[in-house]
Amino acid sequence: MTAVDHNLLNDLQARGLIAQMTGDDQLYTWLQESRTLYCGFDPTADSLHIGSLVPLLTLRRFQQAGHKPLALVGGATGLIGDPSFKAQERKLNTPDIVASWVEKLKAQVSRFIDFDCGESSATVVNNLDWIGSVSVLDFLRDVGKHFSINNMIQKESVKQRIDREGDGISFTEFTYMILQSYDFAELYKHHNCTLQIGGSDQWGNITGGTDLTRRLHGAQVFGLTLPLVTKSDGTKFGKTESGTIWLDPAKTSPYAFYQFWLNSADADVYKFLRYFTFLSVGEIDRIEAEDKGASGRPQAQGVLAKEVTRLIHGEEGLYAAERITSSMFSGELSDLSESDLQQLALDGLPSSRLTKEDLAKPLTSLLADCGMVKAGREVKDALGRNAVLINGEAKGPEDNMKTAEVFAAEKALFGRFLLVKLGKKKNHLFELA
RNA sequence: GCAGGGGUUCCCGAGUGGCCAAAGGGAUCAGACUGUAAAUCUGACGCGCAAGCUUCGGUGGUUCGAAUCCACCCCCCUGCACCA
Repeated sequence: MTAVDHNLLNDLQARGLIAQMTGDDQLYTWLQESRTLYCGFDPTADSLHIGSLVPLLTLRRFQQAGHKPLALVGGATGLIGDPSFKAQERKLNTPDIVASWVEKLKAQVSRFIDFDCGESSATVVNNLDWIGSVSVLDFLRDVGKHFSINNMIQKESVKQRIDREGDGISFTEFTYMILQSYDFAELYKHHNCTLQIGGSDQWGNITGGTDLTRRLHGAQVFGLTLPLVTKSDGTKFGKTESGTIWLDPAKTSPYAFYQFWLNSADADVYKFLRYFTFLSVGEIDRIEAEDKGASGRPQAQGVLAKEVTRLIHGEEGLYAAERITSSMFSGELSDLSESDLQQLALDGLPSSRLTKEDLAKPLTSLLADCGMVKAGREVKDALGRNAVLINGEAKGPEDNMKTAEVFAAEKALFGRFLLVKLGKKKNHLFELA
């Protein structure tokens, strides 16, 4: 059996990963032996995004410390919708869609935890398996009776919805907490699961579960929440203008993923290293100290991008991301071979083929249509500032209507590749058809 | 059902007959400075290369002219009433 790392909670603490926990000291003692814990992920999309990364990685930290993780995919709760700290009632997804998402999340979650490591091997469970078969009357009599509406409406997580002038909260969403509480009680009963972890927005749901388990089974179980990831500038973590950063490489390429982390602000990057990597706290402190002492560009963002990309997309994904990054930001296009250019597109550099019709469009339309920018106006602005480079050559507003000319085969690398750079960070590879 | 309040460009939020593609803030994009950072400053920010075109819940109407006025409709909120 795996040796239990008695220092786990201290490490989590040092990483800033503990927002709240039930039974403070008792949990320390409790975790001196190998325990079973769970964390839930609701299928609200066909992929998880980096918002779920902290709980996911924490599950892994527990497993590495010798505990047994259960990853719960919310096939049932996903049909209801968690109202916690949500401003508005959400629209329901159809059961077949949720079911298909459940399958995707199961596969995704499975990559982070080990299913074959003896006693602490992980298990994936789906709460539809037990909630789906409970009758309404049984549920109301056996579970509902343990919940006091008076207490439920006091929960911070739904308070704003209840007090709200605008949208209120439906009975459906209000019930969510009871379902999640029931999950914990069930997992205790059938898997001897005694700890639930989750984002700090889950506190109300988690304590609901510890209470219910005590009432139904007379057992003490624990809850621990992880901090909400915030950015120093106050904007939402995990979103860029081009959208959410997904874990699915088909939705967010490893290159885009790598770039996301590489662009972390100095004020956030050391915190992110503690949250999102398995580097030791000591190692991270050392990096921080070195960066503080050195002038110029810190090494932290590079380390962060490398570690997290490897964690999510593996060595290959990381290699692809680094390849593209070094080609695109070194500025030396001549270093690239023909096969290099071909590979870049496969590696996830945005790319497209240029047809004759494309060459008839103004640059503004062309670059907007291929997704580089949202509207032609941005291209116009960039052209006016010499911020559009085609194969390294700056283009101006007068070139806007000369698409065929600037994308002429004679100017293309190897007669067919044209690399467009807009601003500092946007690159797109065109291949002449 | 009755009474009252409200629906404005990605978000918040001004605007109550022409000077409105619509203040201000946020977000976002680009430039300068840098380090593919932050802060700051500059520009852009409905669509369009442009001429121009399309917007202020919906549909009609009044008017030379409507986001602004009128009618009807839809949706949301708050009270009150009512019924299973």
